[in-house]
Amino acid sequence: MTTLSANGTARKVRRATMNDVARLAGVSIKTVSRVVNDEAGVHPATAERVLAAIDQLGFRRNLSARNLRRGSSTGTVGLVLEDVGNPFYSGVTRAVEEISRLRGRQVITGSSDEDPARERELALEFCSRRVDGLLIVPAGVQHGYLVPEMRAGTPVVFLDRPAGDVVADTVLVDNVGGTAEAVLHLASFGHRRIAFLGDAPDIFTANERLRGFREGCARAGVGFRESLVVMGPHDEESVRRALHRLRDGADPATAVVTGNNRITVHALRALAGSASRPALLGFDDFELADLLSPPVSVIAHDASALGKAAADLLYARLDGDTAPPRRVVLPVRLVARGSGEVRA
Amino acid sequence: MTTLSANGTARKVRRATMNDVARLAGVSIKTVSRVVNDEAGVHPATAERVLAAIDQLGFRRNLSARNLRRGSSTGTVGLVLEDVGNPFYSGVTRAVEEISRLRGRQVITGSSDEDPARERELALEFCSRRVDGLLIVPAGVQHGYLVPEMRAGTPVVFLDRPAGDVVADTVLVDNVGGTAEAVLHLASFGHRRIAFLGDAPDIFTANERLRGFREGCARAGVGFRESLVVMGPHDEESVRRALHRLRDGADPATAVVTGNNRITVHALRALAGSASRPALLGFDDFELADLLSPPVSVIAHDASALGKAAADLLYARLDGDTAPPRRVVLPVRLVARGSGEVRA
DNA sequence: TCCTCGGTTGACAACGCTGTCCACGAACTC
DNA sequence: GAGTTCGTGGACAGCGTTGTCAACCGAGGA
Repeated sequence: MTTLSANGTARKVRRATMNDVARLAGVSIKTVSRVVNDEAGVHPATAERVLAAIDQLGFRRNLSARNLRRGSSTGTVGLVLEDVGNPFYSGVTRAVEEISRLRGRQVITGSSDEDPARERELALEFCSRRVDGLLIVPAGVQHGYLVPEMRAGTPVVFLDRPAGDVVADTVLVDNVGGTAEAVLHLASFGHRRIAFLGDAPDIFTANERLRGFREGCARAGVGFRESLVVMGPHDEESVRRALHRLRDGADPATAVVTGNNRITVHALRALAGSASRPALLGFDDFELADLLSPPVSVIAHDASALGKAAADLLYARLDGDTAPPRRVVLPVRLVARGSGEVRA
Repeated sequence: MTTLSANGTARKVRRATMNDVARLAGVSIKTVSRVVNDEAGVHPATAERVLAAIDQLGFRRNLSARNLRRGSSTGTVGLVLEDVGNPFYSGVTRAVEEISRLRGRQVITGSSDEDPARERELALEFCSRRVDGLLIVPAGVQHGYLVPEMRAGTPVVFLDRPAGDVVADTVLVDNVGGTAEAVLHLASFGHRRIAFLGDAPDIFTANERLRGFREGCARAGVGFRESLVVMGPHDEESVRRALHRLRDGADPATAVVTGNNRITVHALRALAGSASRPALLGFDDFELADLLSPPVSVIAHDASALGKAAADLLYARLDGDTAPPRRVVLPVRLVARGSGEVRA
């Protein structure tokens, strides 16, 4: 195996174009195009010469130019999410990538970090790149900026949260039903003072889950207590304080529903080593939940199912589906592992 | 807040071009270009008219055409990794995205799934898109296919594993040193029969870690026993079988080093509930390792540090750095949490 | 009055590629 | 032998944008 050096001599060389190849092979540029695109009607000997020239020059066709000329698909889709680094979203990304691969498309991703301005910036940047479609986990609630793009034929699918003010395909999970089920489950073990620890209420999912929590309390005949709801904490310290407050209040909670995987994990850290732990049931599943002690019960939903459903919707649009916008709600399931099955 | 409909009436409309804007605003196309690019020397009143037209038509400039014409950067970098869905790589992705954002570039990702052909396909596809640079977690060991690209001026940085047969910037973690340290650590607690459970040996990191394991055994004065090394298992069942074999053999291991986070997790599942657990020390940190019982000791290294280092190298090249290729080895650190600090 | 000059604007070519259309020679048919 | 077809190859335009260069206008100076 010989070691090839390339970087060492890497003064910037102009890339070979079809023209260069044509000149070297002694044919016209159109013939090169024919060879590169496997078009019929090129004499084998000619094709051979062209291929040799391509190889010698290290030619690789410029897809931008090709797509510009053909006015066709750029073969890319844009994915705007909250944070690629979050395991949940990286699962979504993987699923989108998977489906896109089957459709011969590349995925461009960007993280909005819950910043509506950043979301907009990313989405519009992707549009400037003429992505074939856009998958967005909304950070904001105003999406009017997408209307021109949608009108121009770029399909948009919203994931995990709905758009604020445009009608478009949307894939959600059953936030309300899942949280209500969590409450009913806890109540069935005798809990009457159940707390909810959720994300900031301006985040759609947080709000929906709160709604589900209320609904669950009502259906279980458990009084809904404002004092047992804390919305907003999202770092370890604030979660810890919230839990202390819930435990030490006049009306201490015997069970807690945590509103997403991050909060659940923070809560677990805060409770680690503590003697009297409340029953715990978290929204979102996470790796190793089954190996903790006690194993953590959760409302599980599938990141890759979410990504797949959204990508399927998008590609249906790209295939010409012109039905009215759909709203898909994916089911969740309660996974009882132990932490939520403690008697009050 | 009015609800805007867009999808419903989404028959495919041609996108507005600068020409359309120019016609509507009653100026030449070049003037539109000036406005769009914030060039000086346009009368405010004219600019106003142009902006109005842009707004009315929902015009957004076509970056492909722009880049083609300017022959400049496409504002993208390609990232080929093993699996975006793996939390480790999604951490890398996030870091790359972060740095790229500061440099005004978008990241295109693709998962190779350890398949060299797929890696090559992705990398070359990215080159056809004329990415400004390429970050690759190699799946294979042959990278000659990249030589023409590198010669054409596309910088390439390899992450996590080195390239097979080209000389290029590379960022690695200290696999050998870390694993050796793990062995020394276990030996310091009296262990003499230490096992190694690693990935398939044709994977660079697996092989390096095995090398570190040998080295650690030598330095600790612990005999290296072929029978205590198992390479290759990577699903839960095969890890379980390997552990059983190590425990029930003639020469049962009292301590195990696991070669990566997936294997560690499989091992934890396999050992869960088992009465006599060997001391365990895993390569790669993972979330919640501290909350398990016992908390899992690991050789930790930082996904985002890896991504950042690689991106920094890449952008240095894009800034014109022509120094000989560098090889950066990132340090690892042993995080003692309990599972590795059990006496033999 | 003529000329120059700065501020604005536009005509045109070209980036790398592909679709359209036409030319040319060889091998047919009648 | 003239006309026709087929196989092969090339000339040219144009995708949407920007760089170059020149034209135009009114103001100010000689």
